[in-house]
Amino acid sequence: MGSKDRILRLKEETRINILDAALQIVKDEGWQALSMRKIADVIEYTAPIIYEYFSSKDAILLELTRKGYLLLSRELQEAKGKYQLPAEQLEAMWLAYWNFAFANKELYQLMFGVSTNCCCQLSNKLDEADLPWSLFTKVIGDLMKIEDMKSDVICTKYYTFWSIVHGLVSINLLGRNSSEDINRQVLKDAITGVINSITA
Amino acid sequence: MGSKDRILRLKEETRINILDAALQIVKDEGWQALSMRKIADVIEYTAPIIYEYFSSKDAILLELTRKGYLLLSRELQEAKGKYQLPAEQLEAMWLAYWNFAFANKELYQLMFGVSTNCCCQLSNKLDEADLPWSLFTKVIGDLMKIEDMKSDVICTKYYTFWSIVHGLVSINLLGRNSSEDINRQVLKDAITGVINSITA
DNA sequence: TACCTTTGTTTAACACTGTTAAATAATTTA
DNA sequence: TAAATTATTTAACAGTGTTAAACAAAGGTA
Repeated sequence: MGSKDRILRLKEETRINILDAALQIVKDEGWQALSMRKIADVIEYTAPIIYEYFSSKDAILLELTRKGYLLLSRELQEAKGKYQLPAEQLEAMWLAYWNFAFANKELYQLMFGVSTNCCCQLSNKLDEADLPWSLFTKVIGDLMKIEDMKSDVICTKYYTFWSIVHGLVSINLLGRNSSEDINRQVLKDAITGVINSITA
Repeated sequence: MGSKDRILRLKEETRINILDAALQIVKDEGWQALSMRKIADVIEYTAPIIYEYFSSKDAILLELTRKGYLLLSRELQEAKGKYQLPAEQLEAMWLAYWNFAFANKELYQLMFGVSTNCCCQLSNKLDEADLPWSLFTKVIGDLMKIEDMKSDVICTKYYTFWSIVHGLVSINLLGRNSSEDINRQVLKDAITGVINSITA
């Protein structure tokens, strides 16, 4: 009875097709363009068929998230394998993490909730968005005793600060609750660390 | 002709009411629950009225974003005002930033694209999500010569790494393009910095 | 082959979304 | 009071995720 197997294989194939189609649509047109009917179009079925394979749209996204984590893990492992010393391994791994994020931008957004959701493009052109930036760079300039506010050095330091604080914030907002203590610790350590690296 | 003024004042008031209603709905039911008709319900009008005040839903979000930046800026300025030394000012400001994020979670999400959008709650319960974590903590444990993988020290270091890398990644994914050079610089600096702080 | 049952697939519908045009109600102006 | 202007709503469009019912195709059994 190989026919049963053949059918199972076909079913597995359209399951994969659904996931592939979803990701392709997102890559081509962005997250907000993803719809069940569009997926159905690509796999040349009608929308309700998808519910034979996934219980909801969220289930599809969850499966893509899972694939994302597996892919990331593979690349981390591979990066680690290239070195012997832990310090070197660690650096290579974070670089691999970095590269994964940009090579698989859509998956990364899904996994870690970085949304170009609503009006993030717009808010780039928002004058008010520059206010915090100018406040910070001014003080950093004071600290470094540099006049030129747009100096690359200030910019770099600012990004270092911002990255670590924003990273910590968003990790927490997304509900990956590490303990309150650890957060405070990380925050304080990081801030004083960067400040020291400036004044030293 | 004070009646014109009165009408203008009323119009300004419903404009504010719309923004308030939107934010309240989001605070109560989350971003995904926000709809024009729901806003209309709260301000006791029908949906099309809103388009007399805002050209689109995105325009409402943009206005909220603007308010968010202004509020954040105010608090940064206030924090700065409490100290004289730049180093102290800087620390106070980043702490204010941190506090703003959690006190105004919804606004922060809007401003910086931290979405609890799709399946971020779900992905917490995803086994695969622990894979990268265990890979990293293992190496950090090696580096620190600590056996106990769940040690708080390792956890702290891991969060420090993750925060800065994730922060830098998401800032870039959201299109706040700083130059490629600066990014690489920040990334390398930060990683080696934390590694040094471990081995030292 | 003929029938019945199971499986696969589609059509139609529901309740919702943002948004717009037309119709109606209220108010101001002449 | 009548006309004109403004305020507000109703109805509609095209889209969304999702479900139930209708239909088509295949398989098994007699």
